[in-house]
Amino acid sequence: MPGHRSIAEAEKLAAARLGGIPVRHDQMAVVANIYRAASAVRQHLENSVLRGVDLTWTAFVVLWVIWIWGESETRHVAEEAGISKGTLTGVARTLEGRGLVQRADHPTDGRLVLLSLTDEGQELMQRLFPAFNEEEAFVTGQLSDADCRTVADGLRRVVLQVEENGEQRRQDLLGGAAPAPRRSGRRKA
Amino acid sequence: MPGHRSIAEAEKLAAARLGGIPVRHDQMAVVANIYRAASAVRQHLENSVLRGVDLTWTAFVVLWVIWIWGESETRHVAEEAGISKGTLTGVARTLEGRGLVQRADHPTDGRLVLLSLTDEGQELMQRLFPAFNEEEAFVTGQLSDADCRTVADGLRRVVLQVEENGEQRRQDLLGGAAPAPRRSGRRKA
DNA sequence: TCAGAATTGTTCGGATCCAAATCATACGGT
DNA sequence: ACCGTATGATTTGGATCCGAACAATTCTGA
Repeated sequence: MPGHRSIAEAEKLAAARLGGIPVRHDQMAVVANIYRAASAVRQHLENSVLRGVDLTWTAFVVLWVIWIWGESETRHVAEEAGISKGTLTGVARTLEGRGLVQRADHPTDGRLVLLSLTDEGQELMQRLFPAFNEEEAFVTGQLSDADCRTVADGLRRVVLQVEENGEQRRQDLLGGAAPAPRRSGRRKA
Repeated sequence: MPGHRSIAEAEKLAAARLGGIPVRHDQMAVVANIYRAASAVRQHLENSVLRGVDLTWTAFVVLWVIWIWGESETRHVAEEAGISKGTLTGVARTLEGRGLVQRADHPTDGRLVLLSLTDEGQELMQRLFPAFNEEEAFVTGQLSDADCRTVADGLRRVVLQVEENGEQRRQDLLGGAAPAPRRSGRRKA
């Protein structure tokens, strides 16, 4: 099982292949390992605690957000869960069909939809979260509490950087030009 | 765009909701931020350098792996790219159709398929990687080189923990019972 | 030698996922 | 009241994505 073992070598190969163009090695390693860790953690949790209750990672995250924050507008749930509004519509539909989530109209604003957990959803999360948190502790088992805080803080700064300066950065890169539309996706009727 | 701002609060809410059951806060924060950072980074890169050349994140990673390692067996590419074999088949088909990747039979083992970049694929990566690396530097812009090494090292330990002990851990959790099959997926004919 | 076990890539069912288009409602100014 | 704009959620097209089933090939041992 290669992968992580070969990052240093991969960087050298990349540098050689670029013929002397400088490479930001440390920054590249952060991005590579963020994604590698995210995949590993997600896979482990899906195949341990989530599989048994037939929940995908995304479905669990959505449940978790609603569980923690209580009845919420869908746009906030999508934001917190890190998925698009359109994706949330589908996931919420699935969860609603399984009796874990219910939707309700906003009392004053007819555009909004509120999501909340059903009793069954509440019970599921109460039972599931401790097991989930246990595995979070497992995957970080090689890190001390202080290490965890350091890593989490570093990651938080990455998230902040993208959220606060990403939009500006993208505009600068594209030079004001409209971003190329996705090749896939809906077309005008 | 809340999210990161509320993690501490979310943890308190979670603890309250669990009614005194201890929560591993630091570990929870690491997992939450790993995933948040992965989403943010992926989104930024897709919407900056990748969109213009009509590549998804996964397609780029696959190209990168083949570019760095040269002609490779598909199983190794899937492993390095962090996707399943089945997914790679589809992605490789897409990239082959766009003339960026070519496949070849293994000279001695008829089961294997080798993937390599076409000339066009080579040129694309040569042009694309510097821009990609530039954005890797941007998203980590709030971290010093030393910070980057620290964070990358911590993440590497998470990956290692899952890779080296994850399988055993899952078996222990399930108590030897066969893992529940996915609800979705192919059925016996 | 040759039948069963192992390994590899592909097919396939079902669910996600994004972003553009679209539909629906609320709000602004006149 | 009315109309244009802003802001919601949903629909839709295309591409992923996983993992089980499957087909093809190689390996193993008696």
